[in-house]
Amino acid sequence: MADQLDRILQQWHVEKPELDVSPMAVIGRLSRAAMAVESRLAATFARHGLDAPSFDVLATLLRSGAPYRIAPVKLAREAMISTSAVAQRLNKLESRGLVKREANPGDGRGTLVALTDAGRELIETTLPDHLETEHAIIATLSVEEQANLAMFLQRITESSR
Amino acid sequence: MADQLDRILQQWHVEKPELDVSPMAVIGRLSRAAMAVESRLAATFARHGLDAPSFDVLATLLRSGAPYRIAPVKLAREAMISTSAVAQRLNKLESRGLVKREANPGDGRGTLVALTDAGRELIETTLPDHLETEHAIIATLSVEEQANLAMFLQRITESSR
DNA sequence: CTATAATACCTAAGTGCTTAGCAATTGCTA
DNA sequence: TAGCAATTGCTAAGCACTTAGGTATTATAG
Repeated sequence: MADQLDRILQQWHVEKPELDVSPMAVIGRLSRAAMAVESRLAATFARHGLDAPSFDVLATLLRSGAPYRIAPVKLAREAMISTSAVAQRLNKLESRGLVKREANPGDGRGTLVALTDAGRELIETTLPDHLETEHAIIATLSVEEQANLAMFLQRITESSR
Repeated sequence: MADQLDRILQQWHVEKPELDVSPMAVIGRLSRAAMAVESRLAATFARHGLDAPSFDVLATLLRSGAPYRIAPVKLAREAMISTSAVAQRLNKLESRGLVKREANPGDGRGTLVALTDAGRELIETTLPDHLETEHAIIATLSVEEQANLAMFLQRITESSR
């Protein structure tokens, strides 16, 4: 089952036989797998009128539990993006009425992002569909293989720092 | 070794105990691993005055072998991006003198992208450094684990279509 | 207590991607 | 062979991210 990566490795072998390009077999496939999964997930989000960044914010608020309020800076750390990117995500969500910015009683600098009823409803209905999509993607692996994959990815992440 | 994903899964378990969120353990870590690797690779590219998109084009030209000429539409298919994105990558590279656009003698519509001497030199010196970085990232896994990881990722990619 | 440093949040500008749409050429078909 | 469809490659506009930089508030050091 030769895939595109196999052909690329073969090309390198011909052109640069003295180089060890074996790391590309792993890292190239990592990048392609992430892209493929991302685009598959995007289709599910789109069916519910969402995109990945918006889903991410709403899901983070939901899993934080009642009263469904989080400081923007914490959203940035959770999503590993800049606080500026969070502000722009919130502008979009707030204009749709899915979240609301409130003053943070405990810190005059900050605000609290609150999930509105509409936002709560949307994420509650989107989430099961999203999980079904994710399940369909990884069902190609046994539970044990999934556990191994998760562990390998965790170690790769660690060693990339 | 609890990581961020473990904490996220725990939150879901508390807030939505009826949902099976186990797919997130794999797909969440896939996304994070790809991000971590990408940013590590970017540092190497930056040391050579490149970024990932530019490196990608130059490396594709190099591994295609002499005479180092490829049609833009083929670059798009290799990189899995739009032909529009290719045109923009080429604008940037051509303005730096790293590639050159030539008429395609076999097809009046198209052009051929040619690696210049400067482009050839730059990619030849960057590539070994890049491979060293990739090697350092995956050295945390045994050769057998790397093979398993690559296979798992290939299957995930397949089942995401 | 006051001055300075750190933090929180935002907008502005720049980057690279996407889709839409255009012009030119090539391929197919009736 | 004439005409329509597909292909190639480009720019324009929109999107989400980044860094830079500004303002306001809180924390800390002397």
